[in-house]
Amino acid sequence: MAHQVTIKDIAKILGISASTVSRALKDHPDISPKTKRMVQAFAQKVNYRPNALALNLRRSKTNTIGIIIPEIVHHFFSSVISGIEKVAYAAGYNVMICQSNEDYNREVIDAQALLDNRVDGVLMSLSKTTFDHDHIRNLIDHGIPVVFFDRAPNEIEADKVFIDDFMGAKIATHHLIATGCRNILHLAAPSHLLIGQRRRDGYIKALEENGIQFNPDFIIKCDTRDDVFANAGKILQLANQIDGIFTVNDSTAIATMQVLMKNGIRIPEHISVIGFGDGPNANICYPPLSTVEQKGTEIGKEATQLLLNQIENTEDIYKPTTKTITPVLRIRESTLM
Amino acid sequence: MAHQVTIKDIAKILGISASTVSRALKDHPDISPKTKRMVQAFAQKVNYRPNALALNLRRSKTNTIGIIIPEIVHHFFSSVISGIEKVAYAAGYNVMICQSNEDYNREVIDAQALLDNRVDGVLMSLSKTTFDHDHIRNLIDHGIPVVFFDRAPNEIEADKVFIDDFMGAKIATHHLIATGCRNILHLAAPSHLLIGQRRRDGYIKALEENGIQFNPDFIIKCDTRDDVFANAGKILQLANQIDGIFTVNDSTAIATMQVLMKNGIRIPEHISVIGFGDGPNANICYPPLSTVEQKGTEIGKEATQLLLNQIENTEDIYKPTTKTITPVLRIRESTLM
DNA sequence: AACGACGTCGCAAACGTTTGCGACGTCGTT
DNA sequence: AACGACGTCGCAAACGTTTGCGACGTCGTT
Repeated sequence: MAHQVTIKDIAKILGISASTVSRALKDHPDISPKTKRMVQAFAQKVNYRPNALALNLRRSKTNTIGIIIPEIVHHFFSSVISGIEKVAYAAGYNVMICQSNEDYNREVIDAQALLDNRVDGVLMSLSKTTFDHDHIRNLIDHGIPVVFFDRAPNEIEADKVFIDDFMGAKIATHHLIATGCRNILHLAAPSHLLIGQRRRDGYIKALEENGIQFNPDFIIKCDTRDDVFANAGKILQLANQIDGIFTVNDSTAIATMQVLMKNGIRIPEHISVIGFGDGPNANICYPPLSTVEQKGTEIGKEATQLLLNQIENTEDIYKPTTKTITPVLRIRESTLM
Repeated sequence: MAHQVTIKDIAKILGISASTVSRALKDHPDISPKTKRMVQAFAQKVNYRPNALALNLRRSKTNTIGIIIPEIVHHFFSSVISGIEKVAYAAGYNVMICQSNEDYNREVIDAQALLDNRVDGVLMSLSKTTFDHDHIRNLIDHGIPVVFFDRAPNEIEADKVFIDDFMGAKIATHHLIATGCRNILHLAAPSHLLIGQRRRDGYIKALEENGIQFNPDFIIKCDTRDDVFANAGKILQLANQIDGIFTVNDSTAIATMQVLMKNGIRIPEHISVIGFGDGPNANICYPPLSTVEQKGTEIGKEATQLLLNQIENTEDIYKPTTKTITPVLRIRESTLM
């Protein structure tokens, strides 16, 4: 119940003014060595700690960065957070995390909450249900830098960091083709998300480069475990026409393998499956999943670095950049040799 | 770049005092209906939002709760966060998350940061390397309520919420015995963690209740995937003496299964394996893992509810309670029928 | 006509800092 | 002896709110 000791308390006890205490604590040249020693010793003794609330108000800077993500319980996002946390912490920033639950309305409220709390910057990945971006413009208009990762809107000029989705999808598809697949199904994310669009484009590009005719029937919108079970009928119906599947993420791939295997289809002998993401599941599922590595932690670090640059570099007008992280193929046992 | 409009701004433009604006905005009876209408209409027009920083300082209340967890990239902890976030949000609180990375020193710094930022309360789960609790007492001494979940110190009086580790371990071990196992290895967490201790005790209790002699050689300290690989030799050496394994968590169980299977041991025919946790991995690994369900989200919700009670109930002295959530057996294919 | 009640507002202080500016004393120089 | 330079400190305002208290006007009552 001990109330935190303040500069005023110290001043009163020591019989000097608060300004002198404040200056003594930060080694200001105006203060005599004797006073400094006295103040610093006393402050240490009573374990003085500046009140961050007062500091925040005074400098209107909170040393806090806000994060808005679709959901925390998701390996990719939690590893992004981990990366963010690491570099933010090293730079003396705290993080405030909001979860949109893939809900646009919640995302709007979150953005407002972060603005109300005057975070110094925002790191975000769009929810699947947001098509309007006024809440983001609102942040930017109020001078709060925003950088996106993974899921970013086309229409907003801002720093963005992605894995190279196009390239990743391309090398995944290439790998399927190189191991003999010719009729490749793609389980895709909605195309209003850049990532859905780009991974689909990479898939198509790989087909083209190998002279394989693109078949529009071979793309199904299906990007969650539940989606797979909902679409199981459709997928099984295609099963005898295809020899490979490229999915937009790992959990879709794993659920697909489970559905196929339960119906007597052998992987990779009958159908090869490759995912995208490389979470820990890829090592744990059966068979171990070939996939594309999408380094969440690295993305988080890069995004935070970009944000800090913007926060600390207030002078000139900022020119948005897009960082792209090159993905790597992880070949395991769900594809042929 | 538009600076946020303040009460002072409104007062100046409308030609009235800031106090009147403040009161008009919160419908104070002292203010005339005409003035209220004018102020409220104007505030709405310019999208006035109170500055949370100033409010925080004024009431020395931040409507923020701090979280300290060992690591975010872990299904159990991220689902706890998800639960916390849910009830905190509903009650108008933000969350500030710190990751100790299982490092005591970092945990101390995190606690200090949360204190500096005057969070209204702290939810935490101890790192594996903390044996000293002064940083926690410091929080409590300064009037910040703390509630623990999952990993809590014995020596501190505070609200705590656990799954019933003892019971969970007991029913898991019972299940192994009921399906025919007699020589059961336990891969355990360090016993200075309550959870390690309790799960071990539950294991021993189950043996006792079934008249099975407890063999101290059948407990190995081994509670991560990496630990399993490090201890692979020791485990394989025991393999022909045992017919069941109960592990302190799922990832240990899964890694163990992989090590055993790679060495030609069949699961569950030769050795049954049961875990603790029931993350998504349990469904994804091969064979699907029998385990004990440890509802992270529910734990997070309960813990937050306890914390909010404490925060809002400042009147009388608080009597710490411990909530215990009953676990449920999830039988899948890594144990016999 | 005088007084009290009430409605409506503004002043000022406060939360805990920081910082520009001026005040005061001492000392050395001319 | 007088003046300037410099060292050392405190006052006051500011960040954006809230709130106790008092001020002022109007109206109704006796």
